[in-house]
Amino acid sequence: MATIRDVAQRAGVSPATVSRVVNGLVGYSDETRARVEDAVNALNYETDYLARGLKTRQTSVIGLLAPMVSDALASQVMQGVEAAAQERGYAVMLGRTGPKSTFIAGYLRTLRTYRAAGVILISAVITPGTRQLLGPNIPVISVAISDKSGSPSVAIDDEKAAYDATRHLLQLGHRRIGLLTGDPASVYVSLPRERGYVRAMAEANCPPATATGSFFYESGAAGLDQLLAQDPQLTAIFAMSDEMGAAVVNELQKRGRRVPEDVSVLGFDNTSTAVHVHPALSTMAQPLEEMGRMAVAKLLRSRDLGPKIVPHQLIERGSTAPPPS
Amino acid sequence: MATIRDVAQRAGVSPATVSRVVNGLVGYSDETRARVEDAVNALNYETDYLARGLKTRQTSVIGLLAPMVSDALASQVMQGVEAAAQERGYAVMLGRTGPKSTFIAGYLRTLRTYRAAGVILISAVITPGTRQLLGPNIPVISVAISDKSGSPSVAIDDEKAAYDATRHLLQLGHRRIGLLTGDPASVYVSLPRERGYVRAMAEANCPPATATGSFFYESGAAGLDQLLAQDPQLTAIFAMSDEMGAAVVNELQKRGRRVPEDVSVLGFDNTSTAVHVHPALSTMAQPLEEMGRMAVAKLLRSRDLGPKIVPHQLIERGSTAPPPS
DNA sequence: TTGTAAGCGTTATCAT
DNA sequence: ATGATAACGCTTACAA
Repeated sequence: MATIRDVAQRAGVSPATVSRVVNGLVGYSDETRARVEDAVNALNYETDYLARGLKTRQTSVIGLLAPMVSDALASQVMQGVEAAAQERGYAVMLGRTGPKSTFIAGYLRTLRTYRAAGVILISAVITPGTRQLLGPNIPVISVAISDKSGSPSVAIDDEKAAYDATRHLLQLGHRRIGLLTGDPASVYVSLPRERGYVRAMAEANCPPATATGSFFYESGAAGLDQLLAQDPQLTAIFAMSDEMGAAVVNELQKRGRRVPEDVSVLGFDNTSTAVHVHPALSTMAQPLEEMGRMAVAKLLRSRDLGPKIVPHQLIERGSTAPPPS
Repeated sequence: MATIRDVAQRAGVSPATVSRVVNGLVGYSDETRARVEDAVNALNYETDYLARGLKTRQTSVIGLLAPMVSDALASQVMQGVEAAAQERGYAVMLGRTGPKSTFIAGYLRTLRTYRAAGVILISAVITPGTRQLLGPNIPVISVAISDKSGSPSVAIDDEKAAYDATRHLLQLGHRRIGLLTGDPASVYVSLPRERGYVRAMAEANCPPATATGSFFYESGAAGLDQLLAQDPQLTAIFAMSDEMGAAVVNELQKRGRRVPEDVSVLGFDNTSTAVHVHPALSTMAQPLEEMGRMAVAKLLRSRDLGPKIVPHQLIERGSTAPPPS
């Protein structure tokens, strides 16, 4: 592998000049530039990122921490992050934030010693510990979680989104609407959404009915049971994830209830899972891929701090309709 | 951030000695080691990976190239890769191999200048170009694709898996079995599977019926149409991906055919999609996460070259049954 | 416009 | 068992 010195020698200039040309700085004649470029091509020279990073104390690496690597929501955000990073010439270093926060500590340390340009947290909040581990020079941003602390973030307004979703069902004519929540440990997502639902129901003078889920498909069937036990006449179910929504659709049909003729089901997120059931799930969409893209843009624009709220949007597909009369 | 010199000074030894104890080499007394460790803790010293990499010409980074970042199959392999890498102290750099192979070229170059320890290709084959871009010192391995060139890889035997899957349907009593293929451009996956299906059908003296899909959900409905046009009496459909299998299940039910009473559906891969439909898909499973783990183990064991075939396994769920009598 | 030289933080070689 | 020293390949004052 050719080094900057090899190029310099071949072009008959100093390494400093080669560096200037390669990095597009000023201070050389056109003729010199041409000679350098020729040498670069001839030798197939490529900047050594390690050496550059060591000197400049910064690399073009973005750290990306996702809750589980295989998770429909995280995958779509990752897609956006990866695309935006690639466009800007950044590489993405992937880590997962398991239930154990020790994992994330280790990853953050690695990212710091690699002098990452910044880190993106999917569905995780920026804690003082996170900030400390990263040191003062590496910016962090969280995506898809409404952290009210004022840290940099890109997310929808979860309370409002759930409120709007519930209103949609209400406007369709439903009055007996059950809510299937996500993991209650998810304080920054599940709770605000629940508040939005409760508010909309209260405004419409409808009694709320709530069951506790986990966001995962597996929790859908039991959640439906809980809900039906509270009110067997429910005409609509609002699930806080498409996975749970899909489970409810399947389970309902298994029990001989038609969707949406007998009961409507509304999901959340608009992941690919929403279209993998029949009827396809109506859902409260988050622009996940776009959120991933925005996160890298915001992260790299060092003066763009604070939270960014992106619009949610209700997508109607086949799983919602007016209630039976 | 404390450097190795700071630690050396505080412990009253030379940087070389600190390096030795930090890296667990030999050549220091117990007493020295204790002093160094104290200093390391006191100063919160952490090795600078950039500097180390520059010197040793190797970093603990594994490159991971996936076809699309959000793709159920790739996600599960990634999960395994990430976990195994983390356990061994490696970081994972993520890239995507779009339809444009220019993407992959850029990524490979980046990986080389970061002096990656190796790279893993998901669902992509190792071409001479790949090898050349990476240089002689970085090993590559491909996962989930049966490249017959003898390059390092971890995959199932696709021909045999499809043969076994078809045999399973045959043994259930089906004779009119349609095949929904993946993208025919996928020479190393779709073709061998098709051969396996054809062989099993021929052995059983059953006429084959084939439709061309794309592996994606969206191609399932049209594929079903094609198949039914060829033989309206099909009692089983074998789809080369769970996504297409799920689409077929949904579409069949939409048309008033029961699954599995009227027609059986068999998927492929055993991704999470398989359990997101009702009835849940029976499927020919690949141990995707395990394959990801094995890929990193094999990659890092530099003398472990060549292809590794892992076992496939048929998983029966609700979408397959004997044909109607 | 161009070159010289001093690091960045580590590891490896060679002494002692 | 330990230390001095020279790289690794680059960028960046500072000179010229």
